[in-house]
Amino acid sequence: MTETFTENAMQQDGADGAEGQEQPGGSVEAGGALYRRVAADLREAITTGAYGEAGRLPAEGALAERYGVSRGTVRQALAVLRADGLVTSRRGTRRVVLGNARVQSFSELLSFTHWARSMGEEPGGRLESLLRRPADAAEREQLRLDPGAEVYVTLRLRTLSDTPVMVERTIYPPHVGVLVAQLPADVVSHTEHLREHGILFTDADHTIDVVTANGDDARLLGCRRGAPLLRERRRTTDPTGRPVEWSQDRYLPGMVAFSVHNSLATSALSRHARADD
Amino acid sequence: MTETFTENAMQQDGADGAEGQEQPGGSVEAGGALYRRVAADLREAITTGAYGEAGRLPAEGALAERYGVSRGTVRQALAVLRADGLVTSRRGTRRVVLGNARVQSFSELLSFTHWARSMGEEPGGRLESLLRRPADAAEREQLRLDPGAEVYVTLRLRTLSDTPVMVERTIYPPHVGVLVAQLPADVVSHTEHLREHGILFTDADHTIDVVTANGDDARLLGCRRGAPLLRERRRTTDPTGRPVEWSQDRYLPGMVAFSVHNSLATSALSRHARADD
DNA sequence: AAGTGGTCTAGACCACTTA
DNA sequence: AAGTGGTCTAGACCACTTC
Repeated sequence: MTETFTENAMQQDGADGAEGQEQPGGSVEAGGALYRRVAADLREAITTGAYGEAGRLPAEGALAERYGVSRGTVRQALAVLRADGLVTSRRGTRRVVLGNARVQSFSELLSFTHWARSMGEEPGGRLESLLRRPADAAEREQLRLDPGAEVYVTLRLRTLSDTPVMVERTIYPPHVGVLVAQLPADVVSHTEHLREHGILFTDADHTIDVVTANGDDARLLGCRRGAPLLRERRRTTDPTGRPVEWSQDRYLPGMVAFSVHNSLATSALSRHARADD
Repeated sequence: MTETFTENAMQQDGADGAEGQEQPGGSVEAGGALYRRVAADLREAITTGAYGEAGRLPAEGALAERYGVSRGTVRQALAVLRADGLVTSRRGTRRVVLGNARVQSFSELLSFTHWARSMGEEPGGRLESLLRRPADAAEREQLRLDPGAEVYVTLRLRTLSDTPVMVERTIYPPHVGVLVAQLPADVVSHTEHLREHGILFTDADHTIDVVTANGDDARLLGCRRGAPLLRERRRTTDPTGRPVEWSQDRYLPGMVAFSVHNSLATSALSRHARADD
């Protein structure tokens, strides 16, 4: 194994038709693109320890020959692994295995339900309130709405195996909100339901800090008012760049942690002063 | 402007010699590489609003012609901006401006001193303790040390304009620790000093969660014992993949927030259950 | 001196969006 | 049907690391 692809011929790739919608980068690791299949194969080899703890990868040229692809395609595959923090890359020497990546797809990150299930936990949720009201200035800016536009506001409690974990407040723009408002109250995953209705999530900006529980938080999570909570705020946009949600999740301490990989080449993380509210 | 480069001829790039060490991706945005200069120019144009709030960028081919480079180079430049969350990218339509990126270099993120100065604040620090002792199992694994190896442990208070902000506990492997131990106690930036001694930081894994202040934290930060703190743990490696520090920063609430951009194409962020200690 | 990754080019075809 | 970004190829030269 890892000498060639486990199940694919790779040379001929004409017949690619019967694949459903196949979100690129979605749940299935082995995307249709050649470089994604190479990346998936290399990831498998690395995480199973085929190159050792801090071992060196074969040269790009050698990998190109092994997989029967051009060097450019190999480099595209390796760029994926580098961004995930799996391997280093520097001029002059072969790539070195950095660590065993935390594989977590974009959709797992946005959907509490999807994330919970990927861990083998049973996700639950209860819609506490849903209302429609005029957007304030901050909401109009975040969701890029015109003055006078309305937003849909939801408050939901999220549980893992019936244990309260997080309170989620989400602001939806009208075109998304109307879909949310139609949902039965017992639908577990809003995100997945929206996707079925053509609302796609492709980009998100996250901000993480600490806040204290207000009355609602305390009541729902079963903590004291004023108790510390880990907060993740997130603005998500669709493929056209249009904002589709502005959400604020508040986790009980000790239930979750957020991880980021970062390098000279790719730095998506930043630290800000004075968390504005 | 933005039609061609502001100060560079771009076609001839033979003489590139008198540039110092020039860390790639370091403080200077316009790196020596062609695609970095294109990226810097496009970033400038986007953040100054040349393409509007949610405007569309020119086609890749048009940009290639404008800058006098190949389409591949333009795509390399655009990949940088996409990773920063500045623009979208989907097949079939032109790229769309997503937002005004939070530009923060890798070195600003790792160095409290560098970060503070980039905000115009006056960073301060006080070394509370420095000791050498045998590494425990967790430390050996994180820093990839052999059994019996020793580590250097520092405890430092960090201030902005003399206001306590953060307590930093760092574990250094021997080859870095000996350098830290030689430093005068009043050196402001360990990170910058280490860089001058040939210790380079190129990759980091960050984990963010909430903890409660212990006795030392409370005394140094002036908060109550048990008060919530925002914690960032970080393992940093050098270009060869060797760990150079394992650090744990604890911030007073409200002083900082961490931000990450994320997309279907590039996802460096993940959420974990049960923050292990 | 040899090997390796970083950068750049030129051209090709395809999948998708929009009109 | 036209335009656009996504993917892939083949080849070239360079900067850097290692021996």
